[in-house]
Amino acid sequence: MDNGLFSISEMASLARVTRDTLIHYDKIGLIQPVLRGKNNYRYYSDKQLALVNIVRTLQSLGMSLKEIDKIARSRTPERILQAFTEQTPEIEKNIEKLLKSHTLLLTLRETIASALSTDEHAVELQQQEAESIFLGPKNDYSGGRSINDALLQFYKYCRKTEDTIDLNYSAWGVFAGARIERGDWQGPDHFYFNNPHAHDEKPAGLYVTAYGRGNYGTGDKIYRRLTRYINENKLTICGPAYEAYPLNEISIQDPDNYLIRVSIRVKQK
Amino acid sequence: MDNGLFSISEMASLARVTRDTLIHYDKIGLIQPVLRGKNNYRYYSDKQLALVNIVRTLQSLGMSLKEIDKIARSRTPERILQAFTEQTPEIEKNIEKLLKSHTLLLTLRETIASALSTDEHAVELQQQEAESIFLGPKNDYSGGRSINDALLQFYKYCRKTEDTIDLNYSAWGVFAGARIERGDWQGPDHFYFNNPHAHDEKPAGLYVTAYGRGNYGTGDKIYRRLTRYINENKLTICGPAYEAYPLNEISIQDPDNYLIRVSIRVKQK
DNA sequence: TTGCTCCTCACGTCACGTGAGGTGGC
DNA sequence: TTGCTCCTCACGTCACGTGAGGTGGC
Repeated sequence: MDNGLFSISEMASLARVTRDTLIHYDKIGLIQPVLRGKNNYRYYSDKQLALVNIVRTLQSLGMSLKEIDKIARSRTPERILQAFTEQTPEIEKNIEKLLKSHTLLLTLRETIASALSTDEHAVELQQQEAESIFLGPKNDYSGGRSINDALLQFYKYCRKTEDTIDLNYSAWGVFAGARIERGDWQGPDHFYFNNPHAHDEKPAGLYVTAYGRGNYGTGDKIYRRLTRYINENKLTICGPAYEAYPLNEISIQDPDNYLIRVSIRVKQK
Repeated sequence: MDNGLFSISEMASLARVTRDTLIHYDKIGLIQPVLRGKNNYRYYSDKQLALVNIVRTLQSLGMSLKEIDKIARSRTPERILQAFTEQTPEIEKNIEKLLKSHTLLLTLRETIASALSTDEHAVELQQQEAESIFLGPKNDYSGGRSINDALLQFYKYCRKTEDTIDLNYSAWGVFAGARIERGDWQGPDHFYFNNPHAHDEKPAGLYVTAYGRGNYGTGDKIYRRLTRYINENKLTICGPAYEAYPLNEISIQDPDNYLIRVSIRVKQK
């Protein structure tokens, strides 16, 4: 329009929102056109374009239209300054969360991709780099407590610290090396998750690794294969065993078909 | 429960969602409890805890429950890998957007805060640092085109490049210095926004600055004050005038009460 | 009995989206 | 008349949230 006003579609296009959105804002009284034409057309001013933009920004920070409306109605520089200041930690939290989801996604992609390209029947002896892991407390099996009990304790432990940690479910349990030598691989000493933001560590070193298929806690065959390999190759266990599930409930439907990977830290005799 | 299953409230607490959310997921068939007790209680497994977590992650990336359900139902490592790979640019775009909203908020806060602490009646002569601005094309007033027409052109120009630029509405127009000397300050030569991500520049240098109150384009008095100050202090205009509105429709309701700030680049004679 | 957790069912809500049917200026 | 943009109104949708009224084990 030549008086500097925009039709609803012009406005929608300039503000990059839909017509319906503008009609909705009009209905709830948040942003009403400065003018209604004699044919009842809505006409918006350039100022309202700026308003639509901050409304959208505040919405993307999680504010409801009702809250935004309240602020907009009584806006003074002081109040806007206060509102914006209050919103700042909010947006920073959101950014944090998204960044963590991002690394989670990348980590899961890597885990699955590398699982898909491994030979599940081989036993590998290789130098591995250190990995950040989130390590649970020492599991308590006293008084007849089951693995399930321990797992629940682990989850509760996670929940406490989870505000800073986004979990990755491919990892599972750690066993002390001495237990593997005894052939005792029921009930891990700790549960753990691998997570680039966590502060514990799976140390760098020489590891033997083998794979198998099955549900959680059914890695017996793999441990036997590994023990045989270790003996045949004159190796000594010199650290814990890490039992992980690179293909688990996240990517596989049949629980008896998860991919199990066990790595035991060793050295040459 | 001792069989390793969680009640709905345990599950909700561990997964940091509400009971209602889990009931909703059950109803739509997305995550149904592995077991219903004889009293019809819902019981969830540890695997479903991991599922709730990725569902939440994918939701936060903008996927609908229907899409997530589709993926979850037919999940194989290959498909999950593909889905995650497809979601990665999505989340990166979201992060970009949030980061821009963040700087927008901070910039607006700074603009308002410094506007609140200025003496509106003073004329200031000071060295200013360079600022990133988003500069519109040369305005076209030929053939009787109005300021409104030019403004609309500017908005359209913004929209074209806006996918990378989040606008900040405190800035407004630029006038060539020669026009100020002629007393011609109607209709800026360019419109502009200040924006830390933009690629144009308001150069560093010596500026005289004065303030006033009024709607867009009503800064006449300020220009007269500035011209008088420049003459009285033996200064020469040696660059453009920047007309900005640090307190505008975003923080002020009455359009005739916006805070206008005009800065003109000068040098000592 | 009290307190606690669980259930279903119907309805509400928030921010729009989707037609269906109609208007008004070139 | 055709095409275009605009309108209202009713209803739908998505992801839950909110009671209301009832169950079942310590």
